[in-house]
Amino acid sequence: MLDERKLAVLRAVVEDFVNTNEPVGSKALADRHKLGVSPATIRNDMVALEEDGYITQPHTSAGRVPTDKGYRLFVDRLSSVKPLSAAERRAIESFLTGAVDLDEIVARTVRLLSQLTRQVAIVQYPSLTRSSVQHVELVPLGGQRIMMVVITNTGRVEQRVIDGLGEVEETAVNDLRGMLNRAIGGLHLGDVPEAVEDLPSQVPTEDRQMATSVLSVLLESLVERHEEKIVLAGTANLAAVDFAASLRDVLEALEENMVLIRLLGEAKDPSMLTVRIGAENFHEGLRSTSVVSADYGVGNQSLAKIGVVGPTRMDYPGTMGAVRAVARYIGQILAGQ
Amino acid sequence: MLDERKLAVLRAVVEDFVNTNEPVGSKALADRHKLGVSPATIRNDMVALEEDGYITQPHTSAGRVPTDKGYRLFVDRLSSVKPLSAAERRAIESFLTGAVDLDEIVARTVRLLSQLTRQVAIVQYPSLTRSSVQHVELVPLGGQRIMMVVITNTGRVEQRVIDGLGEVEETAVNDLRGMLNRAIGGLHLGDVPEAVEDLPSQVPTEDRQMATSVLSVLLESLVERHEEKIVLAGTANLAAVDFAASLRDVLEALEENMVLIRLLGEAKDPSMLTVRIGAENFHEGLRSTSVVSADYGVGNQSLAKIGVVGPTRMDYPGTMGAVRAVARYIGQILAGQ
DNA sequence: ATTAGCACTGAGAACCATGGAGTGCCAGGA
DNA sequence: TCCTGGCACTCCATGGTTCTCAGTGCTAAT
Repeated sequence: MLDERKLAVLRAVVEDFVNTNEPVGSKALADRHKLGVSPATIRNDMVALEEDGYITQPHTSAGRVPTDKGYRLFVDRLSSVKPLSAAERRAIESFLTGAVDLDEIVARTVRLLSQLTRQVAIVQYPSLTRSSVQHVELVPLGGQRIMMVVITNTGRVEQRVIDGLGEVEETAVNDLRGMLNRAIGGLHLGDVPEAVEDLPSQVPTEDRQMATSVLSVLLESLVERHEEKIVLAGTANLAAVDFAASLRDVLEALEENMVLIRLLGEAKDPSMLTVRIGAENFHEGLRSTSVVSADYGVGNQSLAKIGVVGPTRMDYPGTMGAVRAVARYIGQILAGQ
Repeated sequence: MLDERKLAVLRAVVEDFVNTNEPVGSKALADRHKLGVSPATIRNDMVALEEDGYITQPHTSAGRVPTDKGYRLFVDRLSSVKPLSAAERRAIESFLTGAVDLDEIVARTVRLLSQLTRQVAIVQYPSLTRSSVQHVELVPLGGQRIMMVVITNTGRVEQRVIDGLGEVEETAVNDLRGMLNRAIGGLHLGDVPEAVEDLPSQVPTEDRQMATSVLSVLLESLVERHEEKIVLAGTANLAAVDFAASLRDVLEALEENMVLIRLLGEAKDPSMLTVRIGAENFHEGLRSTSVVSADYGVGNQSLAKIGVVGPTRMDYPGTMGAVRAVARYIGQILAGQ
């Protein structure tokens, strides 16, 4: 069905179209690539490729353009991830060293990735559900309120104000803090609910209401609240592209956190690259975009994802190389922290 | 120089141009507004307005368009802030209630503002420099490291990891924590440096290195680090506008945090509205945009700013109304927290 | 001071002709 | 059987021309 040469032609079509953004014809192909055959032969191959749905013509007397299916084949079988240049590697190093806290690591990473790929970069904060409790702090705010701060081993901090407790006793808060940390310090977040189950019964009755309030907020903030924090950068790069769907739709989609989360997809193993092309994205406004994403994490434990959004007409090998490199690097940084 | 009627004409030109996005001619003005004079008279007035630089013609046989100077006059003397409709007020209430922490308040505010104005909204986190220390927490991370968490009375949390301390003694950390909180708890951040100046001398010599490291990180994070956190939303609304400067330039400018900070400008009194029109913005890429900003805060203490960025051709009265209302409301929410 | 009338201007739409890149197909050659 | 040169055909993009029309500035009359 698809012999070697037809695949070579498809690869050439994709590469040229990505470069020039213009439908590519048989003559141009014969000139720019050494395929060893004449334009007429290439034309015949193109007809076959078109019949199989890998390429298409915008109109009769124009060159060919890859379809989503064509890009898919290209990514799966005709290209390999392109390693970063030495200069790019150095850029990563200098960009990410010297970040003081998690917020800054994430902020720098997303900018770095958008600059490397010249596209829109997405970075998800390390997931809470996979990390463990480093420390729980309870701070009386005066009046009837307490601020709870949970610190995880990935450096992430969750804060919450708990209100309407009745009068708050300093010593009671201290006791509760101690109990809490003994009960759940070092524990995986997923194991927290079970571990705190019978804590209230160990608290003096007069403080029990406070304890249950604190615990319910704790559980809510750590376990039930699965929405993840996400940042993106490089939207300016979209302006250069002319989308089939309107630019507005794309920007709108990118502002929806839920869309971004689904876009990055389910977590797998660190450094696994996922490519979703055109209509493979569920979202209307993203029909003419592709998403390259990867997990990052410490060791072989995946903490979250990063990704890049661009036109389907993108440099897949280069983008995949950048995403993979940055994912690995952020994993190292987090491990060292 | 500029009599009543000329001003009325200018107002009509601005309003019509904002509505239609097309140069407005004398006939159209006479039709749509009851100015009580004929098109010919309006033409004469327009010539005067053009000579004074308030309006201009894209080309000879076209209608008139307001200049930056024209918008400026319109904002200063010809329009008043438009109060929100009842429906909009209700929208604000329902949008902002139920936010659990500062991050969420800010995130919801910025989305609300962008939806109300259909433009790009900017919200600055409450400034650290004006708030006071609620509590300092030190958490030994094992090994040679400590995590420091500073909680302020505006609900903001700053975290930092301190490394390379030599072996960390649990009790020494506890002592230091106690001293720190006694020394600076409740203090204005600006007063912290002075208050901690002679703390190291009160620490046993064997822990003094740790104490100085912690203090230097504390000072750095609170006082020296003036860059503020900023979020924005509604960039999709820019796609609908056609900018003189390229859309790309605008998006690029909006991704620069430093630009945004300067854009919002110096803090004044809460609820003071500032409008910066076109070239009044220092930034190249923002020559064809206007910024409406306001302070928000608790009582008459300004904590930070919010703002809206849109084309110079914007609905100033409506935008100003929305910005002012949201600024007031976020102040109330923060006061209640 | 205002207005009706009028000639003038220039952008943009509509229309048309032309050039050229690219195609499909066929017949001849390895 | 596969490849290639040749050829007629297609249709988009380009550029020139014309036409329309909203809007102007000016002048003379009210």
